[in-house]
Amino acid sequence: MCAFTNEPLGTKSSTGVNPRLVAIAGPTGAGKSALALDLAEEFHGEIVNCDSLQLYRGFDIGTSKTPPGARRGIPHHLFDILPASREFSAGEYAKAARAAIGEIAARASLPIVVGGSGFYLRALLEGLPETPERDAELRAKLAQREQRRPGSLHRLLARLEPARARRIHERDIQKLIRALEIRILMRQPVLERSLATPWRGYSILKLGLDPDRAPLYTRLDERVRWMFTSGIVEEVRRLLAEGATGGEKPFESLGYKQALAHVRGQTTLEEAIASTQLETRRYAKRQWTWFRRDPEVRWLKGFGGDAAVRQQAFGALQSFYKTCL
RNA sequence: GGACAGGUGGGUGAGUGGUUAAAGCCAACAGACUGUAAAUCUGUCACUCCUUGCGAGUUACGAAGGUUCGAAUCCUUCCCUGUCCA
Repeated sequence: MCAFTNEPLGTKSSTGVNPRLVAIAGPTGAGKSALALDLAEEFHGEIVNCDSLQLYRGFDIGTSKTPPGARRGIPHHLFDILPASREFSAGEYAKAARAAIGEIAARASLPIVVGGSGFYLRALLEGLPETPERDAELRAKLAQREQRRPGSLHRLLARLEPARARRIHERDIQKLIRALEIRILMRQPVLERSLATPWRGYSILKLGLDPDRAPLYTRLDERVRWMFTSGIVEEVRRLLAEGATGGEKPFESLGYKQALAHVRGQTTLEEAIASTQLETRRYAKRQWTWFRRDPEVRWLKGFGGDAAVRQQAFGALQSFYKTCL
């Protein structure tokens, strides 16, 4: 067994050879974490979370976070770094992830980015334009304007930035507000792409897990039922007891939303389970839609835990190492 | 056995003679997404064909008949379901 190292081969002065980075994408429940652990063991890797909810402390069962006891000694980064009350953004995530990846590569380990948050992954790997942070006051004003005159936000954006307006539906208020916020705060149109800050310096291999839909859905249904019989409700009670109001961001997520409603007596347990199962399936579909569009993803047919998939992934990594020499 | 109520597209549920291939909702399927992203939003949704058009044809509202220029809608019989009375 050869010892893989992420050290650029040759001397430091040799023509820049980039450190490598592996990303594992795919729908929820496809076995990304399992595959990541296997790859990390084999290729001396460290895992970097790219899941918008596993960032949160105390949200463990409903996010299917790998428990510390099951991490096989592999370092895990960007898990449990946020309290429930902390709002986050793709931009902040990218910054944090790049820092973590830099450190991992510096010690010649292989960063393995794992997660289903496509937008976060793109922010990390491709960069986001440099735009202003959110401005609560302005957002409130825009929201009010829309409420008073429905459709007005889209009309306004169409006037200020027609190209952008064409890509956002007039009813997608969330995105319209963000686009207008940027335009107003920057006082100039955001040029397509030109402001993105590309991330250079890494050779990237993107793997995508693509299990058959029916077995994935069966597995998701089982996983959701397991969550509800194994403590997500208690987890929510504990978070509330520790001071959470239930209005925090992660409480809007799959499973937690339903568990909260159940804790508050608004739904039965079975209703909560059924609703979570349904929405989880739809979420998986949206993830597929997102990742399928990425031509760089190298798809592996099956679950991350399948022996055949693991072999394919190993093979992909081996040739990745060779071609990057 | 009797009295009511009802049987509509994958589900639910409107429609009670013509602009109804049949509202709405749900599911399903497809998609968008430049800082809330497990979020937010959109499209399609009987079948076939083409000149892809607010196009043509076929099939469809339990079944079979009937009335009518025209029926998911009215009539008859039958089948089935629910509630109540025996």
